[in-house]
Amino acid sequence: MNSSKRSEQFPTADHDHQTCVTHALQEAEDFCLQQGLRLTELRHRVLELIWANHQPVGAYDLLEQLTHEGRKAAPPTIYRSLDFLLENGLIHRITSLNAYVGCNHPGLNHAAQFFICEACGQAAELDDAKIESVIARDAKRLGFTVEKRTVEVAGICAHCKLRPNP
Amino acid sequence: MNSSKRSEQFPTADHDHQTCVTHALQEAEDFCLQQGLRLTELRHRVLELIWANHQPVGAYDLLEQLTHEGRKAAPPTIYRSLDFLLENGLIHRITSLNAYVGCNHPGLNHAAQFFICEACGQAAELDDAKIESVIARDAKRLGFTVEKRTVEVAGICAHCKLRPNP
DNA sequence: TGCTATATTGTTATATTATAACGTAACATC
DNA sequence: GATGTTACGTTATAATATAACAATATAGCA
Ligand SMILES: [Zn+2]
Ligand SMILES: [Zn+2]
Ligand SMILES: [Zn+2]
Ligand SMILES: [Zn+2]
Repeated sequence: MNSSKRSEQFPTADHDHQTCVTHALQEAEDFCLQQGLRLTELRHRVLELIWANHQPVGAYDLLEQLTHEGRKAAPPTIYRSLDFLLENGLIHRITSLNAYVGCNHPGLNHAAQFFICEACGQAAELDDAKIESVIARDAKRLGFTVEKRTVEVAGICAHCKLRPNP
Repeated sequence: MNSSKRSEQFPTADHDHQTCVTHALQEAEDFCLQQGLRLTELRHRVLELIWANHQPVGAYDLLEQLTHEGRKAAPPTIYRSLDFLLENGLIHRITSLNAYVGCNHPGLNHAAQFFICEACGQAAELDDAKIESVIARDAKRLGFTVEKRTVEVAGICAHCKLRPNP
């Protein structure tokens, strides 16, 4: 399985789920070590849960998963970890879903675009330079300084078009 | 003042605010008459408030403005009107702000992009066909059927770059 | 006109997402 | 080990949005 290729499309139902998670966690550990960031046990576990869900997942869903495994956790517990992971580019927030998803290219300070399937809940992360350049051109015309981009496309993925009820 | 031109950029501080509102309301009334839609007094007033605010405004802000003018209103009051206005393309929802703004091209079923100033709160609505076509191309490559697009760019507008404290 | 179906609004309660405030524990550095 | 800093625990609350049902207004028709 080619992970970097997979990241540019919707995952198939038969792909090796656990390998994705393991790989992402390993990348995060390496990245944090390199950057001198403290990927504490809690942050590590939250990131692992996000990847294990394997699709955008809400903060309170994560919170419930934490408490179900015996950990004392309240909303700030989860939001602090999410903030850390967001700030350091290990996850993305999907604004239109109020949900969080693992980043496929951690470390790079990149602008991502998301294609979100309304049937199966999966999201594909793209990094299309063309979209960026068109936005940059519009911004230039407006005299606008870009800080943050949100590009989220909702619809139906190829797998779900074939399979009416995923 | 050329309204259709204004809509493609950030409004200047000295433009005729009231004319914007009046014009937008007139357009909405015409549109609803044409379409057989009931722009009730409440819906009309909510749309007027949105335009009068002249920048993306939250549901509870609108609710407070309604109650301050003596009307009995609860959250559903405002959300129902917002739903009506959204469904019929008279306003847009800015996902990244949880806020609502008048549409500059009501009637057209168009995909809008928003450039949002983090300093003054103003938002410019664009309808850039290039962005649409790039998204469409990506979608085609993914085999993805697009239902809804969210393109929101946050940053600093040209006016605020000149004037540090608006 | 009055009757009836439908659409709209009122009202109360609650769900969902996120943050404030403050105390405690862990960690790092000296 | 003392001290400053970072992370976490805990309680309360803010901000956004919807569910459910009752009352009212409107539209279309008898
Ligand atoms: Zn990413
Ligand atoms: Zn799908
Ligand atoms: Zn519009
Ligand atoms: Zn501005």
